[in-house]
Amino acid sequence: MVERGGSGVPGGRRKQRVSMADVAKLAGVSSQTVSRVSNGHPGVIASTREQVLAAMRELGYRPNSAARALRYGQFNTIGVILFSLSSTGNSRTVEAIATHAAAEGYAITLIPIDVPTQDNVLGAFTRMGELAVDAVVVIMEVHLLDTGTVQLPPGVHVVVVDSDAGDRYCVVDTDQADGARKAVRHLLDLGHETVWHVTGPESSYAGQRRTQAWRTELQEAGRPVPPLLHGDWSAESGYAAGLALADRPDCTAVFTANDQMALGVLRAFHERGVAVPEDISVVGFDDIPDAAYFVPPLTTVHQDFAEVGRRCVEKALQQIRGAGGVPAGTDLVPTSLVVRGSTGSPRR
Amino acid sequence: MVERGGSGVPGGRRKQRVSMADVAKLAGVSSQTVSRVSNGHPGVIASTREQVLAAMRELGYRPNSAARALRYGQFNTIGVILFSLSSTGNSRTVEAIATHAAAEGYAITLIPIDVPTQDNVLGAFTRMGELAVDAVVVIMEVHLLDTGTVQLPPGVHVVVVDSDAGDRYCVVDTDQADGARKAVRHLLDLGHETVWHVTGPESSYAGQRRTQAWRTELQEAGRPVPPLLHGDWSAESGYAAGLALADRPDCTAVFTANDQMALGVLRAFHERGVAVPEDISVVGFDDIPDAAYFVPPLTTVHQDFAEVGRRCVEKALQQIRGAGGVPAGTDLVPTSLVVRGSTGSPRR
DNA sequence: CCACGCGATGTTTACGTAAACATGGACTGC
DNA sequence: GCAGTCCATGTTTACGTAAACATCGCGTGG
Repeated sequence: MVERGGSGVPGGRRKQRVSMADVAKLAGVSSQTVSRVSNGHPGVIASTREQVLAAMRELGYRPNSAARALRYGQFNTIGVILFSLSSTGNSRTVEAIATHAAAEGYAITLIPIDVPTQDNVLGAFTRMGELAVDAVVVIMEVHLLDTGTVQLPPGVHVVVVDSDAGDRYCVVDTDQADGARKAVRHLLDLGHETVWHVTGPESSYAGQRRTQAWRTELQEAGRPVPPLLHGDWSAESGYAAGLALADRPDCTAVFTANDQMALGVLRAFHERGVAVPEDISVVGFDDIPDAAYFVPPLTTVHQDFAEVGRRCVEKALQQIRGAGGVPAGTDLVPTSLVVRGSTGSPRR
Repeated sequence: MVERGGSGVPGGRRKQRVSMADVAKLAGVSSQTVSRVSNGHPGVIASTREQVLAAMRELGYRPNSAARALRYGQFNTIGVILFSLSSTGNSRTVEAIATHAAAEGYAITLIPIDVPTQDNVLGAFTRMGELAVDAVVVIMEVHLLDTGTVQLPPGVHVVVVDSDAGDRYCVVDTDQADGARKAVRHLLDLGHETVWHVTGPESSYAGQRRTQAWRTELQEAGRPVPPLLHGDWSAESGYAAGLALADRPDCTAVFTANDQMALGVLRAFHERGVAVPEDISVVGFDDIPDAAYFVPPLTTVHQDFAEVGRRCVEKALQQIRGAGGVPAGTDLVPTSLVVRGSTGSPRR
């Protein structure tokens, strides 16, 4: 008796997974019929279908996606390139991308770049080029990419987050400028003469835009523009900035470029005996879940990361499914200001 | 004249990507030679190699990974199934997995499950079964999986995080019990009579083990075991627990099952005028980056998520590369206690 | 009553790659 | 000087799937 799979040894190594041919043999039909059953195509009589399904069950058949991808010319997968999942924004955006992609039958492949050197980015893209991916979402400033000879793989569709490349790529992003303006306006409306600002790292385009909008809003209101305090998104950098600000009697309001830095600022103020919001008001950016439980609860600009992720998937699928026209342009997701306990009118 | 790929129109739609055959034709060699050059095999003379490389460059050739996967029978991809990326632990673990996988030439595919119903989990696994994946890392309690007829796809290697399934699967996890014991011991050593506890959600095995270790440690020390306060990882639930604890004069020390809930507790205490650590000491779990900037800085149990991720990849690759022996068992990553400002001796 | 049509199923082929085998020319050793 | 060898390269084939085309049998209308 010949044992299926050539496994003369019972329970021996079966390196090969079961294929349609195996199922077909067991069910006594052709592999094409198995294919039809597997894909739910019509034109298979009920009894035959049952037979095939039984054979599939018995053998534990699962379609080979590599063969499928080869046959169809696509992978049903979207790649995501990013620096870090550590930041709240990135991980929430990725999660939303994954969720919406899954709903459309797409999986997502993550390509992290630990150190943002040109080489690593290039490497990731080269690798990505060979990757089983129909489209790529890039969560980072693309000027890191196209300074030199680096080219996005020509055949792959691209959506970019956190970038000003709207002229060349399809960009989705939070409306950073609008959010920052709302923060500044809120503080000015409360009666503050001006607003100090703790920035994000210079490498972040999102950070740059928040800073720029902060400056513009102050200038348009005819207010003095205080010197920048440079941060790097971390609570630690916020803490350092907070210590510096606590010593300035002329500071009554601070806008930090994210919530974590706001946390550091709050702690510095607390240590120095600066009361928030009585002495100084603080506004953050992001609205991380914890922000409502800072001491005091943080007034901040809410970002809709889920919506950003959703639109990324939407654009990616448009490009994949659409004939080929690349809809470059920037799609901005609105923000909202969440007023909590860290802001108030200046004591004067 | 027959036009290849119908590319009679310059710049027209080229749905087909360039294949080895295209490169071969342009370079005037066979496709096998192109293959050899592409894979860096020896036995190709320099001049020929140059010619092929030039043709590749000209056509923008990139290997088709689907065909490769089909040929080789593997995908060089590891799947990751999880509920949520929102929790610090998960996203950091995933990041570590992605980084280490990348270093080994593997990409990772993310399968999120938005709502942890049996159906969704089953669906994810069914889908995963068809997915182009050589191994799967499951970041969740597996009892959600194998209660019913749900079976992990037999051909796919599995590593589980956050589970007690060490008898059946290959499990990697933080040594939760040890961490919790360290937290409790630290507080007892400071002179506290006993330690209260705010739990994680009951669905979390990690949470269960922390709670269990907390109870064991108290019992072994012959201390009374206070009633549990139930949380769900969120700062909000910690806040609620904190309000309850603030009213208990017999409470001098709290161990919260994560840092976010500790944040909520701290805020509740601050609101109620309870001084930390003078009136009540607080210890968290995770050591999120922000913990050092809480008010006061949080004493907490540090988890090495990066190491967890690294070991997941290691185990997965062992299974993929190893003949087939499945090394079931639990691999625990040690924790360390980080003492900051939120703990001190009881005032008495 | 036969041809035609249609529905169910089988057969061929192509997707892109790379191992295995084949070829053919140059060089070596005796 | 000729057989043996080895090296560079070409040819064949298989991986698993599914579209396109082929076949076969049965029912029906003219």
